[in-house]
Amino acid sequence: MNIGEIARRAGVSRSTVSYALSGKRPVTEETRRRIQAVIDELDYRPNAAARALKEGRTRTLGLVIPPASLRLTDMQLGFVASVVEAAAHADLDVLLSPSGGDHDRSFERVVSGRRVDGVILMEIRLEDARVARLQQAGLPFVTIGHTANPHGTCWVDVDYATLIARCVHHLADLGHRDIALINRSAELVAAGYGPAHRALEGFAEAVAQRGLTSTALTCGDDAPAGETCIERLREDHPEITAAVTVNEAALPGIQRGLERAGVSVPRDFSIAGVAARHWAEDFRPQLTAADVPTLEMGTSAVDLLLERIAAPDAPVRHLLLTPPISLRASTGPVPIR
Amino acid sequence: MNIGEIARRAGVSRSTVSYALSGKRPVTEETRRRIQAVIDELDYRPNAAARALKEGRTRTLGLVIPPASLRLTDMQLGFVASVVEAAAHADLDVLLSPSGGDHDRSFERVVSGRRVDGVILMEIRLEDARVARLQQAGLPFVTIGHTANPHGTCWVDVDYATLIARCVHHLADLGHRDIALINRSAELVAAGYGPAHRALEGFAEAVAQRGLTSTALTCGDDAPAGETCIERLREDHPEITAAVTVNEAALPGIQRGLERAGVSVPRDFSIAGVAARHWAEDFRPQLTAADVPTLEMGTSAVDLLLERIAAPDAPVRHLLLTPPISLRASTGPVPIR
DNA sequence: TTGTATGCGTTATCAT
DNA sequence: ATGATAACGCATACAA
Repeated sequence: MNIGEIARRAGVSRSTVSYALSGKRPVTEETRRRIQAVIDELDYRPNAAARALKEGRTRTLGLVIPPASLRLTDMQLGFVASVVEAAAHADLDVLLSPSGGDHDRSFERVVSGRRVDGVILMEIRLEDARVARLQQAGLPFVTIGHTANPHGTCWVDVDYATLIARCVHHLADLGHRDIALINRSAELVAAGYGPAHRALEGFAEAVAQRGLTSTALTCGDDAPAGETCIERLREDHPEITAAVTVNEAALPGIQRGLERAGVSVPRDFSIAGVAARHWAEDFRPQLTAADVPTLEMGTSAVDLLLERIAAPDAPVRHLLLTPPISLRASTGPVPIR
Repeated sequence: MNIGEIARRAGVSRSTVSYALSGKRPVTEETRRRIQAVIDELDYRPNAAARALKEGRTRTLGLVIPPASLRLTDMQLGFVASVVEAAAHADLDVLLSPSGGDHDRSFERVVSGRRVDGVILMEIRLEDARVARLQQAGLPFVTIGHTANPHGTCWVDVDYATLIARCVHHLADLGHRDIALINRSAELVAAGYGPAHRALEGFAEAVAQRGLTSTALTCGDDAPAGETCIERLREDHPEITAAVTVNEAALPGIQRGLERAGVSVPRDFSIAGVAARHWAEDFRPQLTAADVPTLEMGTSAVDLLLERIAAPDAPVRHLLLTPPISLRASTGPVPIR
């Protein structure tokens, strides 16, 4: 079914049908109704490809996700969900591109086939080839997370450094003097994954400020790794009385490891961190943590992207969020020796 | 950048460029190289919209997911990941459509705007308006899960009835005579969600066959609901010594509830079910369960869909998977009273 | 082996 | 207020 057929049946020209639909020029109520009747009857919808070709825009956003074979974390999933939601709200569709390596077919299709009006990139590395590629292609984009040199790009991120620092200060205030950081996986750190590096920065700075002794560990992004990590921590650093973490996926394992070691939280050991609310609330006892506002971040990313598409030459904007730390039940005064 | 510009710079006609790219007719090696040089230099890629308009296909698949605001379950996420992966492997892009209600804008855009060559539908209800809509629109589609009347549609599903029945038989073999089913949420049951209904069927049939006494409970799809459910179960039915479940998201809560009640698994209580491997292995002790093969299902769904797109009039095909039950550590002989 | 011409379905410009 | 027509970028039937 195409617009010509509608026009024929309604006894008008194609342009009249087009204008009746868009309202961009006045159409007699009478003919408008006749056209609408035909459209309803035949269930006509403009062909998206033809419209995209003519208008030069696709009404579609690209969302670049980590390679699908890797299990997405809850946080990543939260971004996907909120981006899709926000896009749907603006009557935009979302094209998914699983892209990991630097020269990815799907990514290239999206970028250079002009299949989308703009792109949202997540899981940004400090040095990220995809960012460079998008800049070169001149395609509007917004990143969730930011690169080492963030001034030229449009992004939204959580201030991991500040949040982890706040957690450290909170624990120091409670009297803890020996604190561990349970970071993301060694692979992510090696790959220059921003949140892992910034968490470490914030940790180091706060620890130095307060004159604490500390140790920083990497930990795989899953429950078994969390359990192992706690075992190692208890063994190698028995003096440690508190930990901060940005590794939400390890939390169930951390909990299990502490339970198995007979460590009571927060009586014997305190823990705080940054995690999606879901993970924090499922922790036992519930985790004192800054809740990553995935919904707000995804929504903001779409908003920023739409602005950028509308005005590609406007100065870039950033959004660095510092959500409050929700005081729950996993932190308490340092145990008396 | 368009094909005409490439042709101009290479000193050939547009069709020659097109044929050089598609290989659908011979092109002298010399001119082919000259064209390729220009293409490489300008980083040209055919415009997807123009190609879609001309060819009548978009090289894009639609994936209809539950409304993004609801948190996707691990299993749903597994489907999304494997579908995206399989599609990427076939050089196809995936357009996401979050669709819950019956008249959804995003869904309608995808279906009637011809934005995709075919659709994969998940979270199927026994009666599903979206299935009817797709049939009416004549758009090829495959469902993950199947409706009450599955003969006219192409689908891939797990045989929940058989799997749950097998779990019941396994427990009966171990001497259990009083068994509970922990089903999905009451809302899903009320909405006619297939897996919930088929689990109940299989449960009822096996229980009847073995002459067991039983009770069937619904339980919200999250940890707290699982905990509550176990409390209720222990209180109302203290005689129950085993449970089967299809509610993976409730597993952490079920585990916590059993621990809090001082119930040792499998010494005092056995539990088995159907769950993504991840959930089964994170359960303590590890859960005896049929592992839902999300990867295989997503891949198969894409395969079926591609077949269907290639031959829309071929007879429909189904895939009803019955993965083996992995014997882990959560089931044991009935406790002696 | 290569070039020319046409049409895919829309929207926008120009003319009426 | 409406109609005719061009143009978007590509693929292909047809011509040379």
